[in-house]
Amino acid sequence: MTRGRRDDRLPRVRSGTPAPGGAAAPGAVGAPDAPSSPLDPAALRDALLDWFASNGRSLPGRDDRDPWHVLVVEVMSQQTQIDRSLAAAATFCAAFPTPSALAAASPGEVLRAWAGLGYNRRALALRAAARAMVERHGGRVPDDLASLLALPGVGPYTARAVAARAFGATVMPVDVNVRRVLGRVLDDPRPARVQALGDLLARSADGRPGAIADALMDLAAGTCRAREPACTACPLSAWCGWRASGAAVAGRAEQGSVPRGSALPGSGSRRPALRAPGSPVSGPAGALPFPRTRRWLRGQLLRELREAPPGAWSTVEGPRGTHDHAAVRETIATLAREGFVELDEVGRARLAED
DNA sequence: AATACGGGGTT
DNA sequence: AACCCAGTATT
Repeated sequence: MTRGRRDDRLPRVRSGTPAPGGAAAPGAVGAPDAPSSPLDPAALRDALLDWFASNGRSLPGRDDRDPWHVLVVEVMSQQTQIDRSLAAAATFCAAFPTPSALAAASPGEVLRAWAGLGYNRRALALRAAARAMVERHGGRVPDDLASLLALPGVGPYTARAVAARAFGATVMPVDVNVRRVLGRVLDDPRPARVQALGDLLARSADGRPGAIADALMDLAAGTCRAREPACTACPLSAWCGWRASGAAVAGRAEQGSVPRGSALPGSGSRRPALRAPGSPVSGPAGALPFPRTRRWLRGQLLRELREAPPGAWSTVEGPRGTHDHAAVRETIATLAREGFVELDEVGRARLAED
């Protein structure tokens, strides 16, 4: 791994944190450690939706509630910016308007439609999910969490996103944004806590849990940013335990109280690299330059095969960049094993046709 | 708990 | 050039 470094994990913080409902006494004037408002879900929801009405981003396609469209957007948006996902999903769904249409397509066709999005295994997983929906759900996107979770490529986030956005289920899709905002409100990033508050908000959402999710995500994108959050502009500041704790103002203060890698710290959370100044970027213990990684090679080979005429066999001979012939053949074999590629008798390759 | 998995956009 | 991104599956 050389590129995506530092997915911020959420190590346990301290053990004794207040429950959501009891975070603070109403109007706790003399308590600098407590939010100035108790954590009433309905009040928090109203603040969120009011803010969203005038400050939410306008993202074409976001309000589409069609289950298939929602599923495609959510799978694409895994580790991919939402505006790009929405645009790509529109094109993709024009080519594959239903789960059945995608289920009937070859891996190669799907991979070509996926071009530019990265994480290509998501494309194969989505196709596999489409096949499962044809097989088990009459060609429809299932509407319950358990069935959604059973689909390939659908995890805790995506399952809840589809359930909430397409079917109005009162569950919160917790992504990096929701985790940050609600983790700060609670001053506690533990996933179970964040999920519980999220679900509480979803249940108070009066049939539109997706709107709450959108509000939280837009808030995270522009105001409750990872670094230097604009707390003075935040509709939730009255409820925010993290801000009340002083961490937001103190910035890098209390480094010891904030877990390494936590998504919670705001300004001042940047840490200098451990690497000594002047030492090579890729020392013995350092990351490889990206073009030297297997990841890069996979991307190159997949791009070559995607750009070849559909159905045509390609002779794939090394080297590619710093990767020798053996590495190239090994990677092609891996891609074949994983279902991206098929090989003929003489070792030529093409994107899989079935 | 760690690691693999992409590619494009932003700063 | 580093950092970020509506995560998931596998080890």
